[in-house]
Amino acid sequence: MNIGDVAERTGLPAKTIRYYEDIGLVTPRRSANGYRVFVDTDAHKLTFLGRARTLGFSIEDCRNLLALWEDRSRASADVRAIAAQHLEDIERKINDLTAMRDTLSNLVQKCAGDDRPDCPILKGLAGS
Amino acid sequence: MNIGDVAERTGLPAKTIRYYEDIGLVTPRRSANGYRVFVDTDAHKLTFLGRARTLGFSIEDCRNLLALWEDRSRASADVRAIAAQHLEDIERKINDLTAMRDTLSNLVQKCAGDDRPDCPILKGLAGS
DNA sequence: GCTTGACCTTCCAGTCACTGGAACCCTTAT
DNA sequence: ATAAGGGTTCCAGTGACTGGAAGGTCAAGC
Repeated sequence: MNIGDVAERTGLPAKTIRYYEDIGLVTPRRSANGYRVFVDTDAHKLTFLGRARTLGFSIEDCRNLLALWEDRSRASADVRAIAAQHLEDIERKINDLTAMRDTLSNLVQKCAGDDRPDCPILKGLAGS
Repeated sequence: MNIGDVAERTGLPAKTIRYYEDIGLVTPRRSANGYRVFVDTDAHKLTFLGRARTLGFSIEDCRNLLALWEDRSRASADVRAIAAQHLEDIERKINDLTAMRDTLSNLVQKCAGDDRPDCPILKGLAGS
C-alpha cells in the first residue's frame, strides 16, 4: 500500500501519517523508488492511533498505548491507568467548559443585542 | 505601576503581559529607565483580557471585544454576536468531550485492570 | 517518445498562546 | 561593594499537525 491507500483506509490525512512516521509511531518500509510501503500491521496501527486520538489521547499516551498493545504480556492495569487518567482530564475539561458556558450564556441572555451601546457582556468582562 | 504590580493586580503572569504588549493588546508607556509603566486603564484592560481569556475567548476575539469595549458608540449586537458564536463553539466542545467521556468510561469500566493481558480498552481502540 | 495528471518525496514555515531560559540592566538595602 | 530582587530583550520550544514550494515517479493516452 502507498500512503494514499492507507490514508483512505484509516481516514488519516497523508500529512499526518508522514508526521507519525517522523515521530516514530509507525515505521513503514520503503520501495525502490523511495515511496513508503505500508503493510496491514501498519494500517492497523494507524487505525488504532486514529481512534485513540479521536478519544483525545495525547501523542505520548498513544505511544504508550501502542507499546502496550504490541506487548502480548502487558497487564491490563497499565492500560487502564492511562485511560483512567485521561478520563479524569476529560472530566475536568468538561467541568471547566460547562462553567464557561454557564457564565457566558448568562451574559448573552442578559444582552439585548440591539444597536444601543449598553452591554451586560462587556460589563461582565470588565469585572462586575 | 511596574509590570510586577500590574501582574499581581490582574493575576496575569508578567510574561503574558509582555506578550500582550507585543501583539498590541496593551501599550504601556515607558519610564526613563526603559521599564514599562502601567496606568489604571492599562490594568483595567488587562483585567478585561484575563476574564475574557478565562471564558475561553481567543486572542482575536479579545482584540475585537476590547475594541468594542473602548468604543462608546458600539452596538451591543456586535458584542453579542461574538459571544454567541463563542458560546456555540464551547457547546460543540462540550458535546465532543462528553462523547469521548462516554466511550472511554465505558471501556474503562469493562477493563479488569489487573495483571492479565486481556484488555477491552485496547480491543476498543483497535476497532471493535 | 512525449505530455499530462495524479501520485509521491523532502524540507521549511506557520499555527496558538504562551513559557522557559540566557544574558544583561536598574534599584534598594546592607 | 555587593547581593537580592526587580526589570529588559531576544531566542527557542511547546503539541499536533497543516500548508506550500520544489521536485521525482508512474500509468495512460496520443
